[in-house]
Amino acid sequence: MGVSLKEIAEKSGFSINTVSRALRDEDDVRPETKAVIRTLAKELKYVPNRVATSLRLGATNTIGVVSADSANPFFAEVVTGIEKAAHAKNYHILLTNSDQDPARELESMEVLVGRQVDGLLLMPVCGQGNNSEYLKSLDIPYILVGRWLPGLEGHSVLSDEYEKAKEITSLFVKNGHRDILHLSGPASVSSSADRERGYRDALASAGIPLREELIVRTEGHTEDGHREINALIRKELPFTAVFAFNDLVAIGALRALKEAGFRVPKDVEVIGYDDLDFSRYLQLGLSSVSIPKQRMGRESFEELYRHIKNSSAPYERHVIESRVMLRETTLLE
Amino acid sequence: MGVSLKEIAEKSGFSINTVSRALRDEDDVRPETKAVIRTLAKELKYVPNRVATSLRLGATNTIGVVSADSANPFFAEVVTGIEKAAHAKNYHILLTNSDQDPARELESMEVLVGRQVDGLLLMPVCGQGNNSEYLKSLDIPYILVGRWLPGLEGHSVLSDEYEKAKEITSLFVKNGHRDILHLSGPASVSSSADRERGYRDALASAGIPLREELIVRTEGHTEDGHREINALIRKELPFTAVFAFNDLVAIGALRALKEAGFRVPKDVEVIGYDDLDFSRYLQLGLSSVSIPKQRMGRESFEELYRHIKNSSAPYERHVIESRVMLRETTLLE
DNA sequence: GAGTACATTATGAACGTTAATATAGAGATT
DNA sequence: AATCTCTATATTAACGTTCATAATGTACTC
Repeated sequence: MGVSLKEIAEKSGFSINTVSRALRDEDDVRPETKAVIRTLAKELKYVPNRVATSLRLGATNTIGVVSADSANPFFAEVVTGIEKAAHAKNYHILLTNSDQDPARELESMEVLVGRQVDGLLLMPVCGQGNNSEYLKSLDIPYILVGRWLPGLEGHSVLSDEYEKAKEITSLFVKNGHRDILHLSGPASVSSSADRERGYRDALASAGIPLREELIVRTEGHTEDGHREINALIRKELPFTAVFAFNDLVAIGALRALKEAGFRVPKDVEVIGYDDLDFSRYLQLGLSSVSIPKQRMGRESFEELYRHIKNSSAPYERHVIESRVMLRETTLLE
Repeated sequence: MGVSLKEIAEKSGFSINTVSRALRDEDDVRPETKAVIRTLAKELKYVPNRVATSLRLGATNTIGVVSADSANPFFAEVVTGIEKAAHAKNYHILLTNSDQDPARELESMEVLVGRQVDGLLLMPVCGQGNNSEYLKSLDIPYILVGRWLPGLEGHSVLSDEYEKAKEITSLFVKNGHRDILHLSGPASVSSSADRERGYRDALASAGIPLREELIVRTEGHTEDGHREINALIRKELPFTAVFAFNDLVAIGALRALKEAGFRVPKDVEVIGYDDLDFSRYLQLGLSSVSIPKQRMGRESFEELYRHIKNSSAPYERHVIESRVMLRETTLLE
């Protein structure tokens, strides 16, 4: 191993304790002593062993992050926001991915707990096989980022997805659309459910009968949007508007529409969700719902931090407002 | 804290050591004893404290990752590849961001070293103020991912950027282009330098005089591409082809070209770099150079792992072959 | 029936840090 | 001169593991 307090103690003639206190700048060490010790520490290139500190203090200054898929630009932004906020408070993140698999999610959490993280930030899988029971059994704080789980509503930092999904669907309706396609997201993700619910309720309140064949499930990837639109066009299922689960799916959909000769937004209007950084720069600026992604990451960390510092702090649901961004893939106003 | 070996030892009547050995399934513990201890451990919901293990063993099974910017889809993919490979070997990653700032990069490395990571994976800033001296002083292994530093060439896992940059520039030349714009990347990144060098050398070998005003620096963001193309158009600087540092910049460039009424690829051809997942799905499929991003992350980890397990293993530069993907934003063949 | 081999378990120390407590010495107070 | 206070430093123990070594007991050998 490297240089330890012990070595500095031996070389300086002071005790380990004095060295420790000197380096941490505690005030009952003589300035002259501090100077000697610090100089020596620098000479020896001493680096405090934070593993030992963690063991001793029972706190690691580390949080565990269980991302659904950190390759997805949406989560990448959220995780970056988390990292920045954590950094500012001298915390660090252990990053894992669940790939939307509840078993991997559980495994991740168990490993992170074994590594004594001070708290957990996760984008959990919901639906059957969800890990809410395990979460409830934890004795470290945890926050669900951009998602929620039944029974743990207070633990979430969310955006107003249901409302915005309903709003954009209603906008389509108001503009005369009746055959509105919803390219829905993964089944086990609360965002999918919320966005889909917004879609359904918007149609219901407009008195438009819901057609299940106009709700098509995707995994949230670009290729899914492309494939599903192709399939629908082949089936000659008519639709005049598309509400995609996210921007990636929307991009795939736009591509398929173009390949099939549809003009956007004249023949078909398309709206995405998440508003990725580059979405506004696409050839047709993509209409979308803008979620402040880094902010969501930051606020999630800050909420977690609050609970780390005060374990009796009550949990309460946070909602971050998102914004509908209408651009060139829609004619809406 | 939670349940410890000590508690299981007291409750079972065996010594801490026997409990430890039983739970690690060492072979000199009687099967009956193991059964008793395991049952008890499960009942008490014992979770081994990996911080203590790390301290004792002098290995954390953790690697530090210093990403340039994990919000960038390119790095997000690379980091995801790293995480997957690490996971497979029971390693975990502490993720930090340098934002291309050498000071933050150094700070990150120092913190990670203090946290006793078993190795370091980083996308370092090069140029002046680079941290190669610090790296050389480390006594843990480290690999530079997708970038290189002078004097540490052997530590890199790279793609063949110079060659591909030269190749695509040459393709432009062969197709009759003379005014080829290069939207270069950040100054302190070796990829920028390599790609730019490829561009310069391609022109040189074609005997086309280099015009410095056709090399425009960007930070690698979409908005940079957009802004710089706008500026050039306003300056009425003519160009017929654009080689962008990456796909994000290319997307911004394409947008600006479209806004100014240029038709791509007829009036101006555009090629990006990195080949992001969705690039082929853009309205105009983006020509680009495809780097196997997750694979680069994986191979970087595996190379690091090799050095963790064998500290005397020699370092040798790895090059991953990339592929030129010609799509609809170019007329090249 | 003493000695040996072996299987099983226990003891003690160590990893590097920090906190609680103890000690030594100087100066002030009576 | 004895006591008290205060400052500066030292000692000890602890966090939870794992390893090296010691100890115990049983079975087998001659």
